[in-house]
Amino acid sequence: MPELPEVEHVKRGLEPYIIGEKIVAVIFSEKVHQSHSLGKQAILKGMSIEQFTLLIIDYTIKGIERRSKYLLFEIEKESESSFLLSHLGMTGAWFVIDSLDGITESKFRSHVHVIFEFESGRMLVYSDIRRFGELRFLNELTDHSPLNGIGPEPFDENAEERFLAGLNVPKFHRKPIKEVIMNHQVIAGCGNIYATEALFRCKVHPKRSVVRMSMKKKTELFHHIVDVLQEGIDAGGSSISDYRNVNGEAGGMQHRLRMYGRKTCPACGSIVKQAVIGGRNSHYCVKCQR
DNA sequence: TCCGCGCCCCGGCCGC
DNA sequence: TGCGGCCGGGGCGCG
Repeated sequence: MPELPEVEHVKRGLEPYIIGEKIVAVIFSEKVHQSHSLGKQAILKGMSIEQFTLLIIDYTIKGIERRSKYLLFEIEKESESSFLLSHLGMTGAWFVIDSLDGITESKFRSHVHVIFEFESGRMLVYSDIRRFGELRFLNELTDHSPLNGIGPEPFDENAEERFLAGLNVPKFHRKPIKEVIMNHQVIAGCGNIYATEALFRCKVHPKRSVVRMSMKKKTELFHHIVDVLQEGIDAGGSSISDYRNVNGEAGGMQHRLRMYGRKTCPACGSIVKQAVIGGRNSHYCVKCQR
């Protein structure tokens, strides 16, 4: 599942291959066409396939950024710049290849849904097994409200201060800490896996309410979140489920997770407890996390 | 107006 | 080996 480290890795992987490439055509899969003809919007959101297909031609990719779990392709045509927003959902993956045979794993090759053809002959390909991902053309980033409320990026200079201020918002006071740190308004990009790990490392029970945490503990937690996200980036992301980088490779972080998906606690050997917190399946050790 | 809940989108994969 | 049911990020509708 792509969270911040995985999306950051995709961004870094794509960057050297796509900057300066000009889009000459785009092709959507039969499944995307079917979905749109039924009045749904699988993958391509906010406009029709026909509209997008005409609009995107002749745009040149100028850059790529990550914001929380969103990828933002900066594109330009006739000195007018726009954006292509991508969210990987649970199983989205981008590839830059010369032919579809370049996608070596059949489960990704058989779920290719968008192909951008470049003037150079290369292709930028989006594959998404479960089609939970999102692709959206934006004239301005402010046009898309989910982007506007995103909290601090964990590696921003003022992130700690803003994170602590976020926890201080009254509506969060009585909520379980896990639910709050997974809220992108409080901190960007921390999903179920990394929230679980940060709380385990910080020895904090995921159901602990925010008001029952000391300032010291909140600060400590912030640093654990940053550290575990950084470790995820360094390890190339975690390939729980279907994450793959631009070269089709799995990451290594799944082997470094100490609590997510575990049956026993690596610190004390207790049986790991599972519970739904804020609507998400959660793992924790009742002995180590208080 | 805000909140919480259930539902929906999907296909891989688990367990019977 | 076959098949029904579960899982999950995030948006949406409803009460």
